[in-house]
Amino acid sequence: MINESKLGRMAKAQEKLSARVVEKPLDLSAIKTVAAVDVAYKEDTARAGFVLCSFPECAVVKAKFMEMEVSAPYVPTFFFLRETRPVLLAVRGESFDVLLVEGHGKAHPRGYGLASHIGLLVGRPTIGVAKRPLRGSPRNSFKRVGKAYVSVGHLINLESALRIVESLLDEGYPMPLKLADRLSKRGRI
DNA sequence: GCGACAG
DNA sequence: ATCTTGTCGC
Repeated sequence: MINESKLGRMAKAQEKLSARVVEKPLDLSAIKTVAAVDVAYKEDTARAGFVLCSFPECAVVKAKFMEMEVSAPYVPTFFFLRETRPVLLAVRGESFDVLLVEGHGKAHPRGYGLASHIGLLVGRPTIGVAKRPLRGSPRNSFKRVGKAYVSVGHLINLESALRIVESLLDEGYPMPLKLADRLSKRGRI
C-alpha cells in the first residue's frame, strides 16, 4: 500500500539520504566500461534491461534482462519506489565503472532521485539521465545534453557526468540507455 | 476541488 | 511507462 503517511516518511528518507550523496570528479581516462539500466512494463510485470558497454567505443559487452512483478505505482518525485527493485535485480553482481540510470539523480525537489538511490545502494558511480526535467528541481542541478537532462547520481560531479554522456550520444541520447530501453521493451537489442 | 508532475 | 494513426509543425 502507498498512502500519504508513507509518502511523508519516504520524503523524509530522501531528504536524509541526499546528504550521503558524494559529488566528486571521475577520471574519464580510467573508465573502461559504462553500464545502463531501464525498465519497461507490461501489465503487472516489470522488465529491467541491463547493458554493459566498453568506453568510449561503446561496444556491447553484455546484455540481459530480468523480470518481476510490479511492486509500486508511479508517483511523481517518488519514482524510486517503483523502480529500485527492478533496477537492483538487474544490476546486482555486475561490474562497471559508471552506471547510467533512466531517471533523475540530484535534479529532484529533495535532491534525491532514482539514480542517486541506486548509486548509494550499489556503492558505484551513477549518472541520472531523463527525457524531461522534473518540476521543482534546482535549475543548477542538471544540464541538458542533446535531448537528455543529465544530473549527478552518486560518486561523480556534473562536469564529469556531462563529459561521459556527451561522448556516448547517438541521435541525442546516450547509446547505452537506448539499448537498455530497447532491451527492456522488446526483450532483445 | 483543479492542475502539475522523472518513468 | 503505456495505449496508438495520422498528422501539424519545425
